[in-house]
Amino acid sequence: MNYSRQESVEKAMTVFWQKGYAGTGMRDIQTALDKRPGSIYAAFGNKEGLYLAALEAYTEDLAATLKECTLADSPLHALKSFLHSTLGQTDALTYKRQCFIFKAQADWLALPAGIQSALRQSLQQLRGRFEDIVKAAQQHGELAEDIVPEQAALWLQGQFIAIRTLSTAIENESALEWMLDKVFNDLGKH
Amino acid sequence: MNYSRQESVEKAMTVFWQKGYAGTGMRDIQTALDKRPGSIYAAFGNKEGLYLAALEAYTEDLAATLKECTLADSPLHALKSFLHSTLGQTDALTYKRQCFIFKAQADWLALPAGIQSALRQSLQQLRGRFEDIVKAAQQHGELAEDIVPEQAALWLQGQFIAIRTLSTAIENESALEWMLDKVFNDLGKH
DNA sequence: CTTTGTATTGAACGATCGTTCAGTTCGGCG
DNA sequence: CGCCGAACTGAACGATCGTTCAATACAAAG
Repeated sequence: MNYSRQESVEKAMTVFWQKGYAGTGMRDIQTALDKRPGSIYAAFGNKEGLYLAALEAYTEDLAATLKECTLADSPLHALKSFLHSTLGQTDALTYKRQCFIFKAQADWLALPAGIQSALRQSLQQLRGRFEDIVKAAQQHGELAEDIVPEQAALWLQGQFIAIRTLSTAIENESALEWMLDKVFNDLGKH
Repeated sequence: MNYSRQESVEKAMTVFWQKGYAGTGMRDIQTALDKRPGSIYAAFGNKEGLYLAALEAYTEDLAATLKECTLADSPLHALKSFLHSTLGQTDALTYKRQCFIFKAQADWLALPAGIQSALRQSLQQLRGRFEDIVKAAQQHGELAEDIVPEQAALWLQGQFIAIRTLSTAIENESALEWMLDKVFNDLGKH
């Protein structure tokens, strides 16, 4: 039951991730979950409820991954290799290159109000995790102390968007590697 | 006729820009253009045709703006102030902060094949205009000669995505200004 | 005024949308 | 076994989707 719920949420997340909120039909989801409408509505209320569950799961996952970076010996190196790993998704998994949340934000005005505020909340939460990584890097001497963690976190979030978005449209992998290096070079500069 | 066509394309672009391809219904467009379905389908064939017309218009507009930057006394300064101006859109115009093309790319897998290839083409074309700006900046001595224009253009395109996307989710304007400054500081660094 | 070709209208089509609900299945407890 | 509550089924609902087309309006030419 509860396990099955988590499994359902993950499958739904996959579909929403690929086709967006508006682009995803409940019948796509019924197929993906191999469940009939009644079951899904009994468990999640409606399409919005299911999407919110998927968004929460995604945010938790990503936040946990970023938290791991904070605890690593080299926080910045861990962050870099995580970002690098997202670019490696190929073929049927290329949809994972782009961030689920920013993908959603593209349809901003067409989304239910409940989803809009949930998206803002997720973004804020994840920015907090970036901030933790910056602070951890400073404590490990990887980053100068005069870097403002709040600014650096926002900037890092932006670089994630940039690289992950570009990676869906650019086939030149070495150019992306170069950008990745540049990000972690530029981070400590003024 | 032809003027009215251009006007129609612009209005359609506004709607697509706000609500995305899947999120926009033909009835939204009929309302925005104050035209009945028959007229629209006679002029553009179908929803995809209308979207392609809007995409083309957007690309042409943006390419022209970037071309102006190339011709300016200070290409980089011109580019910076253009990017700055896009962030200034408020209230009902906030949808303009995000790039029309990358907004579309979010729904990538849900889009008709014709739109997918048109999007790739637009991105490539605009990257070419960024490259022109970099080269012009080098000729004006604003940028070191050892910067590889192709790499710098891709990187600039990424920074545009980052800042414009963040600006739709961040209310802190001074933080965005700071990021904008950082972009043009980092551009020439290695 | 009539004719001709083009632009526009708006009702209507089948398909698909999100959602509902009466009926069925199923696991666990007495 | 008999019973209960929870989970699931699948047909069906009204609304909306993209699209079509016969009918109408209109501008220019004869």
